[in-house]
Amino acid sequence: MTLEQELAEFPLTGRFLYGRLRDSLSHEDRRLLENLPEEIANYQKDTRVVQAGSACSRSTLLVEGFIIRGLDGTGNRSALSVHVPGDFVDLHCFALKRLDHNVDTIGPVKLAYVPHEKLREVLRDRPHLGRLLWSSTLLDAAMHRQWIMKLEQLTTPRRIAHIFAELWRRLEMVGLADEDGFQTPLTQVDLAEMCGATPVHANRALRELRERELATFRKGRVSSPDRAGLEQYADFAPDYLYGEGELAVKSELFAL
Amino acid sequence: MTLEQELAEFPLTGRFLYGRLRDSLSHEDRRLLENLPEEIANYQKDTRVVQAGSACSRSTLLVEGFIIRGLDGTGNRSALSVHVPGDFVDLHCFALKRLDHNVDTIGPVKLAYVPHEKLREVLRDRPHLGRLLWSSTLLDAAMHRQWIMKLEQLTTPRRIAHIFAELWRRLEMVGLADEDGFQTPLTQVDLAEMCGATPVHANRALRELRERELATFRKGRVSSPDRAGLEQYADFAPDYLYGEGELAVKSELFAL
DNA sequence: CGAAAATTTGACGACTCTCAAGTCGAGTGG
DNA sequence: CCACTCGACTTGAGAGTCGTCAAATTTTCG
Repeated sequence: MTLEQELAEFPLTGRFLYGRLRDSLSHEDRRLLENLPEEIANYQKDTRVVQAGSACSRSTLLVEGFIIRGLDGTGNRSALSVHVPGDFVDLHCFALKRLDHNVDTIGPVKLAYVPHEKLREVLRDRPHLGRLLWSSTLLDAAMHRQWIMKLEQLTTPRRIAHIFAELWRRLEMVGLADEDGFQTPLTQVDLAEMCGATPVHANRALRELRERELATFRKGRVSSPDRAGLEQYADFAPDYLYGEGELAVKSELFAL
Repeated sequence: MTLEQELAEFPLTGRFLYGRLRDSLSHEDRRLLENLPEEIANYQKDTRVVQAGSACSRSTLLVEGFIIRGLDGTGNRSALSVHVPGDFVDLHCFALKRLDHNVDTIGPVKLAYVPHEKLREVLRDRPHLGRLLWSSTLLDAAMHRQWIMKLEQLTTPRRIAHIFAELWRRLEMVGLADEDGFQTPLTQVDLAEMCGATPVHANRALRELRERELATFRKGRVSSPDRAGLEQYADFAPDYLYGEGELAVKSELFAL
């Protein structure tokens, strides 16, 4: 099914793993998934949706907008991951009593809350769908690992290039990118928090990308005249997103 | 059961989640878990056990010794995580066709290989044990997130202090630490790779820790005269290890 | 328009890297 | 036993990356 068809029938969950493992879901499972949310919520930008350490009895599916998972330090926030529509933001808190980080919006956001009670039913009655949920948390961990590598090996301009390259690909998979870039409510401060850098330095890094003609960042939009160059500069290899390359996701797990 | 009793009965898997979720396992499940490995293997130090990108049909349980998951960069390696006895090192490759990183030994190691075929049986027949396995991959992700925060916020001396503090706690949970420190085959080069720093700088960072009288690193042994001071210096809060504090693991998931 | 937020730039100091050299310890062969 | 070797560790000097502080400019939005 095309993304348009998918979203027409499953407006809340149509982007979940679209372009990846979603293909393995039966129509019945997709229907079931779409009916999991108990509540829809809209938030403005810079709102804390979940507080670190708070107990949680439901998980958050991101329907529209962008979200950052982060931790408050002394003065500055540190960003752990960024999420795009279709991501199951805090699915792991289903298994872990409390969340070890905050969930903050960056821009207007539409969320769907899935009660853990219903997830338990899914695990019990729909093993295939349950395994898909597990896989999505593993994809999250794979992105964490890439982020670690990025922080260990790259300078700030390259880190930002990597963030742009990754977001571009991820948004593309859920139909939210276009030919020469993508829209995002990220600010330079957010980028700095993701890089472990100061806003001042993030700004200079962006200038570097601009001068190299690899990417521009203006008015909530990332544009690049040279996507291949951007990805090469960032040492970006999209395998870890498990899209449809060499590292495609194993069908074995779902062959039960 | 004490750790000694556990290891007497389950020599391969007795440390798996010991001091954490292991309590929730029935004796029968522990028995089953112990019988999962198809093969035991011993390796010398600095051996590549799994190559990034290679297909895998079994997962690796670390029985004795230390392992690093990492990626080869241009010239230098970048370390993503370190593992201690009892860790299911690459359980996630059960669900993802290929591994996105290498698995390298650092010192002599004893491994137990669990074929994915048997894991599929567990998922089918032992949902409780299956969920425990899922949880262990989520704990891994939680450690990744803490590592990201550490890289974004701390200087190299504090990063190393954080590594020491975390390893100390993790080894303690599986009975491999003592009053004033722990043994480890880690070298200064390994520490540097974990910090995203050069070996030279890691060395100076260790001197800093020594001069502050927070920790010493000699002859494969980490010692500290002031554990509380070390943890405070590293801004280390062990909640994310989900040991037995405020963030204890939810029993809900296991209440099916 | 005016206020607030976001972005941009400069100067200086701190942290970290690179290159180079030197020390220490465990094992090896004479 | 001693000289030798190798790997791990240690130290110094200069350069590059990044942070801090301060201020100016631009954009957003009521």
